Amino acid sequence: MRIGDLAEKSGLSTDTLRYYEKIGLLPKPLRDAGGRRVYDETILRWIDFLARLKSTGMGISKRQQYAELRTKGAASLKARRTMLEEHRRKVSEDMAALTEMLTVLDEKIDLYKKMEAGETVDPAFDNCARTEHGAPPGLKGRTDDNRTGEGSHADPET
Amino acid sequence: MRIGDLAEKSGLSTDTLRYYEKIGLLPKPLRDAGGRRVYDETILRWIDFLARLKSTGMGISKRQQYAELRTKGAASLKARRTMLEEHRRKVSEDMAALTEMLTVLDEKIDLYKKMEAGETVDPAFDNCARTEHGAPPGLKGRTDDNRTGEGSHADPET
DNA sequence: TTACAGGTTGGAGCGCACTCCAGGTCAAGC
DNA sequence: GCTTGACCTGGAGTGCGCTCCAACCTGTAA
Repeated sequence: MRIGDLAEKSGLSTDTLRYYEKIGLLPKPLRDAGGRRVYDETILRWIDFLARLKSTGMGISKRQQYAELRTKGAASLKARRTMLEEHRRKVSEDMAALTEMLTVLDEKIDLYKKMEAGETVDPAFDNCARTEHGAPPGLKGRTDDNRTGEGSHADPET
Repeated sequence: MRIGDLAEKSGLSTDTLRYYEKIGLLPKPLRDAGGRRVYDETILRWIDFLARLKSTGMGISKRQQYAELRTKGAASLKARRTMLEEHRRKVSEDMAALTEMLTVLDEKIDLYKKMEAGETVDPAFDNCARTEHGAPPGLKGRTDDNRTGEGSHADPET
């Protein structure tokens, strides 16, 4: 398997594959007689896991760290597990934030629908600044000023 | 409220606040006699929502788009709602990916624990490359070569 | 044998999202 | 009056994560 094939199978560009190799995310592959990289199918498993780490918010430097540990074989099992456990915590925190955002969006979309329908909506119901449980401190539900008629009155982003 | 106070309350740096203003994420605030920015508390609601959009994966250019719509008042309600609905889809997709990653991590962490305990584990149970439902096509569970004794045999990342 | 697709290297360039800095202004307190 | 600290502007610099490029090499097929 040459780099072009791997690019196709992995979804990464050849440039990216070489870049990942350069920064140590991918192990240096064997070369054929002409000096071209030759890959084993198994590299796809690793690339896939790397992609998953990336898409769930692990940056390059952490992935580099993990990749370096990986090259050390069984001696690094514990260290790798620790990194994975840490990442697990991060992922589950991110999920909580996303869950909350879904609620915020749903409420906001609903508010917009009502406003589009011409209903007068109390801006106190606007959720754009709410924190985990209710509105942040120091903010009143109503803005009270600039309620000078159509246009800005009851805008969900005021 | 001056920019320093807002920085403290919002958690953004004064540089970032000015930067956000420059690129249109934040409306141009009033100035005092000395030319210094003066903010209304209500800006915090907007900053908070922007932060939420950002932390749930909306990039600057989309946020700029949204912010620009916001300046157009009621006329842009529908367009804004459309953007929010689109973002909602993205967020819920991201959540699905995170959920899946949690499973992958849990299985992998478990595998590591077993290996640390010295158990011989069949690499077929390794999940690092699995797709939505099972292992990707074209990959055997076992690698078969380089099983030359301790160290690389049954490594979860081979 | 010559065209051509696909590979090699090193290094430059880019878009995002800030972050920092120089050199200046302004207002309050001593 | 003078210092101090917060603020101002424009612009340069940074780190991440690629992406592109020039110049060259290799193997195959017409």
